[in-house]
Amino acid sequence: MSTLSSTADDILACARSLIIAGGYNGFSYADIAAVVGIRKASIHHHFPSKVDLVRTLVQLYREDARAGFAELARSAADPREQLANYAAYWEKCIIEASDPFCVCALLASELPALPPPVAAEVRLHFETLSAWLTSAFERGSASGLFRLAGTPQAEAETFMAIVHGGMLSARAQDDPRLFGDITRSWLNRLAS
Amino acid sequence: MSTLSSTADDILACARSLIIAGGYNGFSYADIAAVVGIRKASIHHHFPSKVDLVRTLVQLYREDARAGFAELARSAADPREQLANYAAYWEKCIIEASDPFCVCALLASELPALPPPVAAEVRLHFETLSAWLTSAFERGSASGLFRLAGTPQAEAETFMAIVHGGMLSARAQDDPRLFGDITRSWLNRLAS
DNA sequence: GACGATCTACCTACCAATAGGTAGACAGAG
DNA sequence: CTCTGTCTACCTATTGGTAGGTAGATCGTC
Repeated sequence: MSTLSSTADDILACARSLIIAGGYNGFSYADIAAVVGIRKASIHHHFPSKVDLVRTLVQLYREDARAGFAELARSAADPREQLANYAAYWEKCIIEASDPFCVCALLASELPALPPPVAAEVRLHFETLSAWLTSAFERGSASGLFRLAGTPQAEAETFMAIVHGGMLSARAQDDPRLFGDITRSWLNRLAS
Repeated sequence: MSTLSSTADDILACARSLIIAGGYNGFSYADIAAVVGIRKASIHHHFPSKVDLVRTLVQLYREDARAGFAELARSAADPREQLANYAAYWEKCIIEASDPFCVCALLASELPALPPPVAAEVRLHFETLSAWLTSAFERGSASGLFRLAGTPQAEAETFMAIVHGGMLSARAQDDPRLFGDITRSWLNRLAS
């Protein structure tokens, strides 16, 4: 049970999809108002400023991501399978177009222009993601499952780049399948 | 020699660095006017609308890119070295912070919110890049230089994802070295 | 159970600043 | 004289944000 009213949830969900489409400066309170069916001013009741709104949005996103990592860890004993499940999760989001881009990846691309409170939150997501991926590669390496080309750290960074670059390619080339093709082919190479 | 006046060049250069920082909606004519030292209205003399400005910008970027690919093809006989030079070019741009992100990669991330004429131009860049990379992998594979995991097409897509994802990671983690680490480690795996 | 007090979520009606864009004057160069 | 590049001055729409008000739910207190 969330502590947020359903309207606040609606606003967040709407803002999220608008950010995924066009970034921080790609939407306005008026856009949200039109979709949610509320007046512009009412949004300020829930989120005093745009920075508040987006900071909250990213904080919740990070919470969900952390919960997702815990879920993935439970989803399989094999870290390779965990990574495959992670990629499969995004593949599904992209193919169904339900959530075709990582909010933080999109915001990160415009980091220099982001209000500092939002920028800080976005950077934290990358830390969390990098740490989780690194731990997965460490476990895979220690158990002899992976044939790593470098340190677990380096492999994690490579995989992260593949994932975010794959999202971009799928979008730019208007081919949702591309993401899965790219991530799967890379993960297949890991098998030792 | 360009057919554009030096002021037009200044405007384009300024717009470019502003786009690299914050995307299409991350800058205004007023921002450019302040930097170039000209009045807002004067920009409209050179570029009637913002769409004109950015479309022209991306067109010139694509020309430069195509010239760059030709240059890379001349830079080495070995396609692996050509790819390494391509990555090294971006590594330099990122470390020197002279041009720390690909304009088209940034614009592609906000593709759904881009004015259609700009969006079309951005997509064309991805086609060009994908085609050039594919040809490099084809040549490398045909000459027995590479040990490819998949088709040259697929390898090209993977490399492109690595490059764009690497740019994003370098930015998000505020670590310019990251880009080179990621791309180099992947290219090293190619050696057969 | 009735009373006012407070709180929540929304509203209308504003605001100053900024967005992209236009009209027309003017100075200098060919 | 004309053409290019710039200017001042202006326009309309939109931006994020505020002020003040209101209907209705919830509260403690008697």
